[in-house]
Amino acid sequence: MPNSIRDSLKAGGKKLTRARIAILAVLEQSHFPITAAEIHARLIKARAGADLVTVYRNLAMLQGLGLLSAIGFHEGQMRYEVCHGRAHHHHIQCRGCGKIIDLMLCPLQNLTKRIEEQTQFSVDGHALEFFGWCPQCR
Amino acid sequence: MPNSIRDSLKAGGKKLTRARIAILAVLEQSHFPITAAEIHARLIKARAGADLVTVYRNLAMLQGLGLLSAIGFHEGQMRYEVCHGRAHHHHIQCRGCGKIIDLMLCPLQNLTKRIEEQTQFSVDGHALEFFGWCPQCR
DNA sequence: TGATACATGCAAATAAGTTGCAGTTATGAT
DNA sequence: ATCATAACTGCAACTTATTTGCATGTATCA
Repeated sequence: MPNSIRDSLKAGGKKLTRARIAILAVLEQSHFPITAAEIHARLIKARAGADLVTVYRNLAMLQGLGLLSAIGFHEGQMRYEVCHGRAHHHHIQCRGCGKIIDLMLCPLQNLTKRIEEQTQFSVDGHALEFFGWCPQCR
Repeated sequence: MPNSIRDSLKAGGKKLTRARIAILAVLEQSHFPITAAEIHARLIKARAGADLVTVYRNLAMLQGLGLLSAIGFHEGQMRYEVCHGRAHHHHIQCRGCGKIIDLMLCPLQNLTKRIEEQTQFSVDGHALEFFGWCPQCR
């Protein structure tokens, strides 16, 4: 686990527990955003079994610290990804097989001011996902 | 109900039932995307009560015909909006009070080709929502 | 007006995520 | 080292969103 994550946890008064370390390891090893149930399954497979409730509680806490981001692909469940230490980016998901890949781009950086003028909101975040068909499913 | 919606239903072999007409009326009258439960509540208030299951079934069907779009704001439930006959647009939601307003813009129109080259996917849709604080909650 | 494919309501099931509580553990101070 | 304590975990039960099965009802077209 990167020291910066360790530091964020400590700064938040959080402990480095066995379950938490294993959950973070699963998240860090995944190449795409994963669900709570998937994390739970990988923990069991890695003989680091933690309760699914513990997974949910850690996901909420890590989001609160800004280490994790939650992404919704309209699948009826959320997916989670480590955002700390990574460049801001988005994703595309295949409508056939569900495969998700990173898109290292964001076309929204210059838009905030325009939206703030237009709406009087202060804008502090956005969610952007693309959908389509991968080469195998097309 | 616009004739074009009537026509789409007919073309899909769907019937113009009392419940369906009432559900579509609620959707057309809403100024922002609403949830299944909200639709159900408004139906009851309008003395056009239809079962919540019927609401869900109609929402799924209308999405299938492309008349409705589903939007997720990470609230644990979906919201629905008539898209047929309206300009493509996005939304911003207040993190304080949950208020949603339309953003009549889309910064993504020229991006599809670039993503397709980059990923080999064929892109056929996207979801984009903004978050922030409205003037009252700021 | 009658056949029938499509729709509905009700009850029950499923699935994601949350909460309460009693027992466990990491951590920092002694 | 060990101790006190706040944080953490597991389990069971719960809540909430959404789906499914099935028997009955109804819009539509011939």
